[in-house]
Amino acid sequence: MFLGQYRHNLDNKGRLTVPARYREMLEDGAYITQGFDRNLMIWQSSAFEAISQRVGQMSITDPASRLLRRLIFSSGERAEVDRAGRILIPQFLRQAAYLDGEAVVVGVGDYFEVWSPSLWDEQAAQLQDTEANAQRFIAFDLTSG
Amino acid sequence: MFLGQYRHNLDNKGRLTVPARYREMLEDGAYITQGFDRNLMIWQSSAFEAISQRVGQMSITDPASRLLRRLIFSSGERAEVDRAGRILIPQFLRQAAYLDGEAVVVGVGDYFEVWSPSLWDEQAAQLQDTEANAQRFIAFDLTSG
DNA sequence: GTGCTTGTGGGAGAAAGTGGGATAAAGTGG
DNA sequence: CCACTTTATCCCACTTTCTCCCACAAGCAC
Repeated sequence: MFLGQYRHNLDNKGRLTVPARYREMLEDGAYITQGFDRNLMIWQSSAFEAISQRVGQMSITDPASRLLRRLIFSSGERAEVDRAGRILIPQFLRQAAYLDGEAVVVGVGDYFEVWSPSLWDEQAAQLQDTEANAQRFIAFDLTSG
Repeated sequence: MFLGQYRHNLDNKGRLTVPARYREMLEDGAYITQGFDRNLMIWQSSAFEAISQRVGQMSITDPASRLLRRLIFSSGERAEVDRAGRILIPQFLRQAAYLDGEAVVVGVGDYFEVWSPSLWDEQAAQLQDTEANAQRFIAFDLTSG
């Protein structure tokens, strides 16, 4: 499970150091996709392949499923962790998430996210807003049982 | 699996460089067809043969399926990857997808698409619409579990 | 301090993308 | 059937980008 947050540099070749605690889970390689909030999502192979299989089974004659295909696959890239524990993030994905120089790495369970520091700060501010959160989460039925 | 996006030149002979990561999958040759969105679709031989078989089984008495047949087969071309990793795109297909000078190559899983840059930009803008994406995902219930 | 892990940077060689010339094949008209 | 034009194929060469590898600094444990 991916937990915690880290602030790492992105060097000028576009490489991001994966937190040491995450590396074991990426031994079989990883997939990078664009996230929904101007960020990136990084998946272990098995998790991404499960999603891609479901999308791949959709009919190509349906316009909506063609869009979904493009959303998932065109923003996706396979990546391997190099000997120094880094993954290379392609330029088009760096652009999509406004990454330059440094990045915030955030564990969110099944996958982890990569944010530009300024966009993450906005996000973090939202998370600190106790009042608003109380309202947002009210609908979720969250028990430990 | 075809992933990611690339911007490549189309030289004045109509040749398109296939992204290096895709080449291995096209070793047995490829099929090019006109897409459904003013683009081109490029298939691995085995995938196209599966599609063509399914289209071939459709009733010839149904007008819509006759149209689909014509679209798939009349626009279909077989292509081989040359030693420099390129495929030749016939002129009528270049026209059909408004290709001239440069092209955007987009991986969508089982096949990849070729777009004119301006039409792809429109498409990409749609894909960046966070609100709409949330709706699309809800409709398909695409959780990783 | 010493030894290890983690995060970071850069250089050399290999591969990718691009362009063009020469030869072969296909289509057109007399 | 032959000449001619056009299109396609093959091959080589160049430039840029990427990938692999090594090296170093900082932090932590012992």
